Amino acid sequence: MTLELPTDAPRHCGDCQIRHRAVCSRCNVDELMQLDQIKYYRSFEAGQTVLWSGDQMDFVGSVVTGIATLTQTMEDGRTQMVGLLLPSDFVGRPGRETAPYDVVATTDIVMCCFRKKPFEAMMADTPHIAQRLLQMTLDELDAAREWMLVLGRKTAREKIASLLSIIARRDATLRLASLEGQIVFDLPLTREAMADYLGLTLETVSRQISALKRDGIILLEGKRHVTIPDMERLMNEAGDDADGGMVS
Amino acid sequence: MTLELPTDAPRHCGDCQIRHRAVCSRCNVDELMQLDQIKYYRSFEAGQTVLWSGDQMDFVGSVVTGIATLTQTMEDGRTQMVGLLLPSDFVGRPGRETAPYDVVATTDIVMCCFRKKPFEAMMADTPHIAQRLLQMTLDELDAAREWMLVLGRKTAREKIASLLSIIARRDATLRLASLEGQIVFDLPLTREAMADYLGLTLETVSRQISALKRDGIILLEGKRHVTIPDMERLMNEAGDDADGGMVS
DNA sequence: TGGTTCTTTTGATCTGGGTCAAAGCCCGGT
DNA sequence: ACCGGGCTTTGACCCAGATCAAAAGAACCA
Repeated sequence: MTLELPTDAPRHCGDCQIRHRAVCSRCNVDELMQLDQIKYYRSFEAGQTVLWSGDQMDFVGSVVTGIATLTQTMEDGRTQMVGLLLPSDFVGRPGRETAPYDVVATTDIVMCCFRKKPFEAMMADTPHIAQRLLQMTLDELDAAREWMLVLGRKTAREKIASLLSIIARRDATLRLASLEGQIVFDLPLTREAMADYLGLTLETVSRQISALKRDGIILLEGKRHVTIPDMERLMNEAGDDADGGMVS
Repeated sequence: MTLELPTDAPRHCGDCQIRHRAVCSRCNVDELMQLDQIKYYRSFEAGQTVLWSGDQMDFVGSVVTGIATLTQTMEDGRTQMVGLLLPSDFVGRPGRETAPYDVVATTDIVMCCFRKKPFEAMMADTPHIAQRLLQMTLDELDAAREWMLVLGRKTAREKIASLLSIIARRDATLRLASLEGQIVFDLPLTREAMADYLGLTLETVSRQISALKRDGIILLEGKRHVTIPDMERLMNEAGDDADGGMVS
């Protein structure tokens, strides 16, 4: 399961093609890599579980290619996705021994891992990396809180619209084109994964996507290929009218 | 609005009576306080808004006494609580200029604040504080993710039971007694606030509390004073059977 | 090329929780 | 003691989304 990255795989830093969202700006991960022999790559197939809830978590790492999800599951099988990992996103919980949720590969993925002990020690030595990690974690916390509003208060249609605009906005690596406001991308998730993300059933997801298509908010080719002709209109459907928020 | 803390108020650190959950173990906030004239206290009345979404956020701080909530609101008035701040919890978003949500005092509160700029600069100088802050943020992230499972997948009854056990478990400062497994506390939230927490309506909250009372899961005196005769049973109702999680 | 399995769509029906409405309850003020 | 305004409870009704069921695509393999 631990293996060397094929030489033609995208490099993580420096002259890499991967967008780095957080840890790796200009480029802290490079520093990590200089330090060590503690870095290694792991790859997983689509559907494979990287980490079970409760597992020993002896590494931290970031996603190089592909998409993974964090999910929590109840004994009766109800599951809720609690995080979505795109390339450059971070996995791991410094300061906790076991994983609090499952990490599952949604597509084939490659992760760049670091053994945990050295990582944490090093964090003390290199405060700017700790700061950057803090930054990233705060971003994730903000995202989680937005998500909570979606889960707690939005209708099914608004939830779908929210998810689509999140993917369209955030996931630049998946975006294929963006001509005169049109946004085109392939959905990285099955209907079931979308349902797990949004706290819905897959049937409801399917119905609402059909409805958005019928109403011309989105265009679909096949099941996954999405075109958004008018981002404004989609965001309207999502219920978050672009409103900076004034002091009243 | 900025004022000196009355001299008989609980001290923040050292010989203080306040439980410190994160930043302040042995006791980093003391170091902050040594540095400066940048510390000051603010107090707010119950119901008062500390910070509006979109406001300039020129300070960070922790709650000394009382309870505050973080809430997000949609234009049509739907609101979702996204965080609950108990004494020692942290407010503020290093690295972001404006607040992403409202901070509202639920009870009268006193906050210990630090002007933001010096705080951030100092964080670079004192990496162990940055680490601790990271720790705390990661804890909050975990809590947010648990909360997402509650919001997305639990029934109204399970949601209420979850909230009650969270309060019972987490909030030691509110706990009045814990005799032979019995837990007694006063609810720090109105029915409406509970509804905002759980993504329900206040009517449903009321109904479910009545139902739990009828079924003997909880005892109520007045509207706020709760006794939990059997914590096991409550956690059962919450749907999270204490299950460490084994590798399968 | 046909079978097998997984994903997605669509339909029919049911139900948990929302909505609307009306009382109680409690506390504080006069 | 009375009144007024927040909370809270309870009831009646309704609907968005869950559940159950079936069939249509798509992908994969033999």
